[in-house]
Amino acid sequence: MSSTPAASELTAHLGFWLRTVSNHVSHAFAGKLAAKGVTVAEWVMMRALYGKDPMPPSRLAAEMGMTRGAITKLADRLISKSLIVREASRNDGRTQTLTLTPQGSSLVPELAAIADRNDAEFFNHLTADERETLKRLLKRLVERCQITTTPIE
Amino acid sequence: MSSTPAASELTAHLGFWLRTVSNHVSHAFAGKLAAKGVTVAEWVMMRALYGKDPMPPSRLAAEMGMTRGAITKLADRLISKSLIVREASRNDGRTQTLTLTPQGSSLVPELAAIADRNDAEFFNHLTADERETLKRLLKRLVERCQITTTPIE
DNA sequence: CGCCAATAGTTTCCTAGTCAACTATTGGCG
DNA sequence: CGCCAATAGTTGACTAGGAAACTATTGGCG
Repeated sequence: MSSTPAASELTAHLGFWLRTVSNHVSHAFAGKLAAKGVTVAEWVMMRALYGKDPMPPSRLAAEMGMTRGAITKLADRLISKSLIVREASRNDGRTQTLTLTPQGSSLVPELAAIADRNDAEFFNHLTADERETLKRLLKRLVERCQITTTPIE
Repeated sequence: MSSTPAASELTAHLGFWLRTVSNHVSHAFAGKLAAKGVTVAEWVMMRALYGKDPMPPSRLAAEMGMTRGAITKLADRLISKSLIVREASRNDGRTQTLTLTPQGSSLVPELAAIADRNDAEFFNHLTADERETLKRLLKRLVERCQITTTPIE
């Protein structure tokens, strides 16, 4: 009779619900960004560079929670779209810096507006209070779990 | 002076915090599952099959929110690990069914225990009330946004 | 001064998805 | 009955990222 011993269901876990909603929101966001020919990771990198001094790839890797290898390829893609430029550092032959082109820079506010709209589309289904609560709980988890990196996927 | 017009920050969006926490939790879960030689997607498929009648791949594709192509490959992997079997349907030459092997079936409760522990590891940083609130808000979003699919990534 | 460890970035191989084209079977309708 | 659209599954080309090996430069210390 014990052919199927108890095993908690997928829906028993908060992680499941988090992933469900997160994937859905991110996927919708990706779709909207695609209209501008940009991926989520590209948006994150561009936003990280926006209004800042030229930045070495290694720093972006740390901030974005990606490997340096991934950053190399991501930067290659943005360069091929003329949205950023890669320059050798003057003082250190190992180091390079990435900077938004004027074109890239002018795209960032457009992308930010898309992000705003996407967020509203989903989270306006909650009241302002509920949104505040949700943000507070998530931020608390980030603190308590020492989550430091910007999420990409 | 207007070299950098306003653009909302990444952290302004609830979607950002959701993704941050979700990725972190899922990544940690993936690491724990790896000790059993299983990925998150494999766990989801195995849990979906557990204690159920043999199921066609197309049904799993719908439930798991993946393409049929991905299900084919995912099933191939589980078959090569002898955790599930693929059988032709008797009545319909197009259809097949997937079923857990005894070996796969006995693994599911172990994996479920890992999922329980992973969830506790992160969400026990919140009080029981807060966890309840978080789950309620996430479920509400799932309803309101007509999110239907099981998340994978 | 010269060597060696550390640092920065790139590259290669691998994994795991998507999308779209393809094959095979079926069921229904003229 | 026979054909054709719909359905089920597979496959191949492509994408994006991780891990680890690799190259190049640097800085420090004997």
